Amino acid sequence: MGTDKINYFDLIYQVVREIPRGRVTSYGAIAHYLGLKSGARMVGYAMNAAHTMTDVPAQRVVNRQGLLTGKHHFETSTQMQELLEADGISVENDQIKNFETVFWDPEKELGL
DNA sequence: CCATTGACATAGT
DNA sequence: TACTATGCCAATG
Repeated sequence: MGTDKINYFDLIYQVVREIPRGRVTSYGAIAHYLGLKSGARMVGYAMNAAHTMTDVPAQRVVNRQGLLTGKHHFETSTQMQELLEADGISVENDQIKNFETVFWDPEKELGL
């Protein structure tokens, strides 16, 4: 199969698509779930390429602090926050409120 | 082909 | 507590 181009990116996209509405996850959580020893850098980089993907809610993926570090990569600087608020997530000063409450752990929700 | 950068995370100082 | 250094893979120039 010459199409074994499945990189970490596709795996990351599939996990991000599974994030339920009103929840968020972190780069490290996805990386750890996929077993990416590469750290969380791959996840963040995959999100950068996810711009062409409409099925990848990258706004639901934030850093370990629950901070919208990637808001700058959206159409507008507020697009990310607007999308999160539309999902029912409260955001203030680029920081997700009750981050631990809305946090979605793939290992726990999808089952390890 | 080599060097630099990037939406992170952890450990060490 | 804050800052620095390192790891990791892929994309870009």
